[in-house]
Amino acid sequence: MTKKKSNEPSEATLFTYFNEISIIAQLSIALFDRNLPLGLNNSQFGVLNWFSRVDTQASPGRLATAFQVTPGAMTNTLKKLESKGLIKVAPDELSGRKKKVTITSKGEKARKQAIAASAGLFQEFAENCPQENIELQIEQLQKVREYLDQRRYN
Amino acid sequence: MTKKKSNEPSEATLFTYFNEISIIAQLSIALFDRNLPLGLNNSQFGVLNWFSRVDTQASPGRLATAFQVTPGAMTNTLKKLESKGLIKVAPDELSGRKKKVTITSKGEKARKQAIAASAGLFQEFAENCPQENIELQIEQLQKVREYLDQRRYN
DNA sequence: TCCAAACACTTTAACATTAAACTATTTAAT
DNA sequence: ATTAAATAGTTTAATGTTAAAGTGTTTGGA
Repeated sequence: MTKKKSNEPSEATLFTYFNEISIIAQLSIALFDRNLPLGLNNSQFGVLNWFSRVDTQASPGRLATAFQVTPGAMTNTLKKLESKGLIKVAPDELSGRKKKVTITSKGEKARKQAIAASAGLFQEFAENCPQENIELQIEQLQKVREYLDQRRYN
Repeated sequence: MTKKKSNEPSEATLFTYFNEISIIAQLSIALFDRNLPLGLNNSQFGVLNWFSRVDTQASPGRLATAFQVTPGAMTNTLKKLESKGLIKVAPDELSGRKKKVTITSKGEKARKQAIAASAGLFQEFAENCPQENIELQIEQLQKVREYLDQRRYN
């Protein structure tokens, strides 16, 4: 039995909360996307960056799950990256169903270039829109993200 | 001349910040979208809801600007809504270039139905992912959103 | 008054994404 | 050992989006 707490935020408040988040996401992704070099889009950069944040190799399915897109979407993204020579897609020697995706040195260079290209944006933001307690904000956002993420699998 | 403050958040911190926001946006929109009734999608609901938040009528261009989509995208969204009888699109009597979009009573009913359909989601969130200071969080997010929004026009 | 530019909207082509069908491989129950 | 079910990935059709071209209207300067 769940019991209603008296000071839970109202539906309207939560609607506003998620609405603000969605608009920020849309604007910031658009900005970031426009600054990406080498014809990369946000999805493609995301995959390249994943290899420096999480692991040195992955199956297409693992990446699709990580980015919460359909397997078909990941197939498409990986094809684009492969055709640019930024990743290598090889058969998985342990399973004929899987594939093994790795980043190439060209891909690593592209990733660094992309990050360098957006450095100015972040600096500009830091200077013009100073945030109090950004670390705390991140912690709060992480809780929300983790909740929504685990909720998908219930 | 802008002067670098010592405790500005690092590029990496800001990257994380916007990344968390983007993931939350993606997950929450997907959730909300799936719960919308009447074959409405998020864009279509957004337009219906706009009429209750902002004004009782609008031109397609005003809506496109409000939602930060291209005019072509808004043409498409409005067509869908009109074919469902949820909005009325009429010529603007003051200008032959413009059109006047209004919500119909059927559209108003659909809007309420959509909100009712997602009430459970927000309640569930409130119960299972309690947030400290959500009002403060919203204020902080609004500052970021407003900054990014005005930045587009510089 | 005329007409070039600006404006409001629509259309088109390209592309990213999804859901669902499909192919091929692996697992596991009998 | 067989084989049905599960799994991994790809393909296809439909949809929503963008950028850019196109249509028609209005504005404003010569």
